[in-house]
Amino acid sequence: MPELPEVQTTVKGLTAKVLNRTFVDVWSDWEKMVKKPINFRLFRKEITGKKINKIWRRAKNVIFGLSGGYSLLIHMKMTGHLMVGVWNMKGNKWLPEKPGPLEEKINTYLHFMLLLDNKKMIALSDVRKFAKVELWNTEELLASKEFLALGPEPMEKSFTFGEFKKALKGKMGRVKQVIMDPYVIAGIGNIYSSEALWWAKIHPQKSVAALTEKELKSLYGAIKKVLAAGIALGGESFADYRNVDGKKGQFDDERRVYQREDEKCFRCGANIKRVMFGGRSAFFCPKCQGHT
DNA sequence: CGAGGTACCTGACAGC
DNA sequence: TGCTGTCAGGTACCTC
Repeated sequence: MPELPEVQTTVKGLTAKVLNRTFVDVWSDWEKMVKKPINFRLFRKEITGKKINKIWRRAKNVIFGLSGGYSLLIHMKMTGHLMVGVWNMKGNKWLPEKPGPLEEKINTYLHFMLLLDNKKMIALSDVRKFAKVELWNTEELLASKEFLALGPEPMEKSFTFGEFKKALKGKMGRVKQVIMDPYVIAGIGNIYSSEALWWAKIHPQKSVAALTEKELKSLYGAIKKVLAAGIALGGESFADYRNVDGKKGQFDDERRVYQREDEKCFRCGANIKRVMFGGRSAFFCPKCQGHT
C-alpha cells in the first residue's frame, strides 16, 4: 500500500489536475468499498454536484474537501492507487490524459471511478479491493474518534524531537511495530519503517522502551530523512503503486533493506535478513543494526 | 489493558 | 501441469 510519500504524491498530483472540478457521477463494480454513507446509491446521490475545494492528506488518507461542508475520504490500503484520466464510458476504462505507452494492466483492477465536469475522471485501481471510500460531513470527520486518535504527522514542522518522544512514551512493543502504528505516528508503513531503522542502526525487534536517547535521536532523523526522500522521488513502486498519471515512483533504487533479503548491506557488506513478526516482514542488517 | 490472531481480497511465485 | 502454501505497501475487529 501507499505509505505517506505515495499518498502525498497522489495528493499533489490530484491537486494539480482536479482542484475546483465538480463530480457529475460515480461508477463502481465493487460497491462495498464505499463504507459511508450506508449504501452506494445514497453515496452516488450525495456526491453528485459537489465541488472539490481542497485536497489534503492525514495519515495515509486522501481527503477531498468538498462544497456543502462535505469531505470525501479515500484510503488506498495495500494495493490501491488513484489516477486521473479521460472518460471512456464504453467499458469503464482508464485512459491517460496524454496518450503514450504505459506498461500497465490497470484497467483489470479498476473498481471505482469519479466522473468530473471536464470529461476527466479519478480512477481507483485496486487489485485486492481493500481500499475504502467514505463521504463525511467535514465537522463530523474532524471530530471523529478514529481521526482524533491518529498520531502526529512526521513531516510537519510541529513534529519536533520532543513530540516524537512524547508519541513513543509509555509504549511497549517492538520499535518497528510501534512506529508503524498510525495511532502513534501517522504515515509510516512496512517499507519506510525498515528503511528508517537501517539508517538509525536499530534492530527492528528492539523494545521501544529500551531505546537510548541517542537511538531515539537517530530514529527521529532517519524517519524524516526516508520520508523526505520518498516524497522527493515521487514514492516507490516496487509493487502496485502508481502516481496519478499511472507512472512509477522513483524511490525503489533508494531502498537499503526492504525486499533485499540475502543481498549485501550497503554499509557493512553483511547479508540483509528478513524476520516475520507482528504479521509483517522486517528487513534489516544483522551486523550493523545492533541487537534486540 | 495490550498482544496476537484473523478478516478483508487477489495474484505471484516457490516447491512438490 | 496443477496443486498447496506463503507472501504482498494496511488496518479493524475479535479473543485471550
